[in-house]
Amino acid sequence: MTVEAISEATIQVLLAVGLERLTTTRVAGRAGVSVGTLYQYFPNKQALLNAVLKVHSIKVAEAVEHACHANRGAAVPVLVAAVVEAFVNAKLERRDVSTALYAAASEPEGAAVVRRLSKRVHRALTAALAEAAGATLGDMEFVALMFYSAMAGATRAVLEVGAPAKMVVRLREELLVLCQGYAAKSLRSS
Amino acid sequence: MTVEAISEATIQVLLAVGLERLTTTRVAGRAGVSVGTLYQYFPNKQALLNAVLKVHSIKVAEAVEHACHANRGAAVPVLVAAVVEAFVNAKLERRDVSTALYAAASEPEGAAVVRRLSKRVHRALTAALAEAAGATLGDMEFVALMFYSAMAGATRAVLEVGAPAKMVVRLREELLVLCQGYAAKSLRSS
Amino acid sequence: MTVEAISEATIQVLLAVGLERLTTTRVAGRAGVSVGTLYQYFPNKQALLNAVLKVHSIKVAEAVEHACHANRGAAVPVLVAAVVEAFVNAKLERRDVSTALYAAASEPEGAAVVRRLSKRVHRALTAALAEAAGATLGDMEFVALMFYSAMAGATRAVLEVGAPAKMVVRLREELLVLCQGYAAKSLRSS
Amino acid sequence: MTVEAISEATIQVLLAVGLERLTTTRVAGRAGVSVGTLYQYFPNKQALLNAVLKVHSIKVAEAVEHACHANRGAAVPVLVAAVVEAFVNAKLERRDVSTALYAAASEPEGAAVVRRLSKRVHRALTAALAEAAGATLGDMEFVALMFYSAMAGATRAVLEVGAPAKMVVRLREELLVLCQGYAAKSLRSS
DNA sequence: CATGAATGAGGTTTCATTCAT
DNA sequence: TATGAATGAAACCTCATTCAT
Repeated sequence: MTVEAISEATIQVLLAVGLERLTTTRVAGRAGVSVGTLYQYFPNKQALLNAVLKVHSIKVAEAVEHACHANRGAAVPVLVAAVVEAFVNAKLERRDVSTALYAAASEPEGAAVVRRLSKRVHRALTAALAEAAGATLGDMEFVALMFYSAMAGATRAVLEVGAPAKMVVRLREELLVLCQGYAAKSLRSS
Repeated sequence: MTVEAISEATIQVLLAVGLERLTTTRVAGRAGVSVGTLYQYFPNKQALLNAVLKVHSIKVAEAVEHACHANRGAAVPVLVAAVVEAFVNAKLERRDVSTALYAAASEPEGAAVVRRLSKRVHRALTAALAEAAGATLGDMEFVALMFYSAMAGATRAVLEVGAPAKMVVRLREELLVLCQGYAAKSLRSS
Repeated sequence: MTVEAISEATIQVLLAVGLERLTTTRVAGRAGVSVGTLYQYFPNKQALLNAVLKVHSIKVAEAVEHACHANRGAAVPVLVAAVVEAFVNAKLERRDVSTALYAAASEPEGAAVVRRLSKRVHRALTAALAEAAGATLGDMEFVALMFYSAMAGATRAVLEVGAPAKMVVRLREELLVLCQGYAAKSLRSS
Repeated sequence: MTVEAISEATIQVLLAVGLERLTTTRVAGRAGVSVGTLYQYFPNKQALLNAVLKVHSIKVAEAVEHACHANRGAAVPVLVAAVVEAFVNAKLERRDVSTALYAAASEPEGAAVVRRLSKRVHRALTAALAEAAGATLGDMEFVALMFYSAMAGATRAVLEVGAPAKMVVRLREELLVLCQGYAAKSLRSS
């Protein structure tokens, strides 16, 4: 419960003042506890950021993994649609969190957390593409990387621009066009 | 000349120890000058980082702008190919610089610098797409954003993963597939 | 019983991590109780250390006092031998405790505890020397101080060096030579 | 020069408030500089204490070593007298420093510093005793240890008691009696 | 112009102690 | 009586920035 409050406060502070000016005192204050309490649950500042980032990353990773599992053997466009849908939903469910954490993910340790979770997504995606109906064999690994990073990159750009709700609707549509188009072309030609 | 040495040192330090542990003294040391000298050329640390980031971002922006200008009125796939080529070349010319600066770009001020330059690219891209042969009218702005951010996102993912040279060759090819496919579909259907 | 466990834990922690890193929580943990319980038996950390130190110092003081009393009127060499024997036995009975407490004795309050007990020893020793058979009168106080502190100093040096059992046997013998020699010479000449 | 001021301030603070309450800020303040300056010359608090302790210990060690060298081949009582004289002089030259540093020497790192220097003294003393005129062979190492630690222990006791000048005069005399007596007896009987 | 010692605000972290359960 | 989460003062240490030389 206290942990939850501190995690939430971390997001709030991240959004309010940015990573550079996030201090443990500030986070504790916003969470309504003392610094000491914060340190009873997180060994240090870095660990706090990593934990928050990890929770979020896991949610996204699991959403995508679930979409992959649920669409094993489906046609490529169906799979791609499901993944895009799952990814965008996971990212948008708490748009503030997603936006705030881009900063935390840019530091070495944070990047490592993201990398670890990305690997999971990557594996799931590679496997799913390989088993999809109508997919010729190819360098599935690289295709999956391109697919995922293009999707993530475009989403990030839209979120960071502070796009209005309307734009977010278009994001889904365009992401579908982008990813389905790529998957179709790439899996045919390799 | 001194400015150049300091800028270069900034990149080196960024790569060696990361943004969090980059200090003005360390940068000055690596550049072979004293801190005092650094402060004679840059008013503060932030300005130093911004300057370095700006120089790099301008190079990328100008490369893309130039590709747009040089292909005014060309067919969409031709334009897209030129832009992808220009972007990847600009990013890879100094791969270390590109990689190092992702961190600097994640702070508020750095993000602002990037945003400003991205706007330029965005405008050029939007205009070029609008004038391209065979392009139906549509929400060119959004298409340009998706196109650019997917391309940048995928490139970033490949660079940050520390990809081998071989992978980088594939990046170009796949980026072409990705972007041309998207442009074709998106501009037809809108 | 709980007090005993906590006292013992204090020694263990002192030996394991040193005074600087001894914390009440750690002591409580090692004792198998909670911090709260510790504070029910000792008003604060200082008091805990003082108490442990005091118990040990009293043991040593009483051993020496007892040797003095038991040898009232004996010849000086006999008295000295008894005191040395008593002192070394008391210190070695729990060598770990003796070693651990040197640190606690170096802080102001700990030093005061030791000083107080040393006074007792000092008084007993001075009196015993004055009443010993064959002792000319002299500055018994100072002689007692030299005697005791040389003995204690040498013992400390041997203990802190982590000496092997063999060395400890020699300690007794040499201490006897040292102290008897000093007493003989000093009490004759003064 | 600044280093000197900081070292001196360390002694002062040690004497004024004790090791436990010695803080880097307090030391810097007393030295008339800012904390930052202190940290420009000493990497951390521990290093500061170690450095001060080391300087003092080296002085004492060198004094004793010098006495040993200057009396190679002399008779045992002469050697012993020279060593006692040198040791007491070195310790008393700055009585405040000697007294203050007992605390610093009780922490693990400080103890290590002292141990290292004590080894030097110990070696010099062992060698000198072995070469002294009229010394039968024996366990010189252990004799040297007893000699040195009894001398150091008694001196410490006198200093810590805050003895008046008069007492200090007696210290020299009694130390001579103590050490010469021990050396004579011990080297004859082994 | 260059230097680098000095500054000191401010951040991270620890830990003795309390008190509601 | 026992517990242990919460507290927050205070310690250590860093580093952007200045300025006398």
